[in-house]
Amino acid sequence: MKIATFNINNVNNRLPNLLQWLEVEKPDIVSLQELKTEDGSFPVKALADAGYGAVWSGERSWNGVAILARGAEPVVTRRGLPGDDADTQSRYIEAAVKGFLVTSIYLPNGNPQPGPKFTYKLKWLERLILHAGDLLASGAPLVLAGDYNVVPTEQDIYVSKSNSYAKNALVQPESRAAFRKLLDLGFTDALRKIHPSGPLWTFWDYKRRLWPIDKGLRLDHFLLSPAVAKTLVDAGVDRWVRGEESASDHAPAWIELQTGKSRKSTKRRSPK
DNA sequence: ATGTCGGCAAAATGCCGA
Repeated sequence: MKIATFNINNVNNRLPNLLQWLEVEKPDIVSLQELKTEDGSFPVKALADAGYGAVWSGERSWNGVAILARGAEPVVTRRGLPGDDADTQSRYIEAAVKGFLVTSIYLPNGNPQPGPKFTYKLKWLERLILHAGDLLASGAPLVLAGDYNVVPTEQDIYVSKSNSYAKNALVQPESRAAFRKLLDLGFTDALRKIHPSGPLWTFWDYKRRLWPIDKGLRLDHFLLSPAVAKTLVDAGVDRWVRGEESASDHAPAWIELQTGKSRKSTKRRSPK
């Protein structure tokens, strides 16, 4: 069972990139962020033709989240993060799919920092901590996937002398503390579980032309509830996607979970 | 300090968000 999260940065402009990646990597479940399209313009037919059912929450021009499932239709369990009825931005969708409760999270960027956008980000993180706690208490098998817009630790950002990210909302101690608090509820950071140290970039800034020199950040994360974490067998980043023509500034991150089905296939190894 | 991109309103340029 391969589950991926991908900030597509405009699902219609980058539909060819998305379809090519789905065709090559064939993830079973996909969490998408930054659709940048209204509900009516979501490419539901193109995705169905590619073999994927979808649920989504769109928004004009900005934000927007979706969950895709290969050969299945996700069942929406929640749209929008609870805790603020005045928050109308499409940044959260949650669905039951293939035996998991999966999210697509597009956490607020929070820049410029300090300012109202950073305040909104921190409040959003607090709301997420509360809701994630409720989800854990429910006992559901959780895969909290998305673009968290948080660089969890210093090893999750490239080393630079100028330190041009010093004031950025993505690396602030408050952002990191909230992410830590989320993990401390009992979640496993899947990518770091598999790759405990070293670069694991999922984002390379257009601005500083950081892709060609491979200076990136780790912003896209999977938080797994304990029972799901026990089934984690592999994780990685589909870096090749970032090098394509008209690429998003993010690459897809993915996890592989051992299910009954895949256990059988791994047992079918040839003898030594 | 800047960079790149794209969307948007409202004019083909500048502002804003990431």
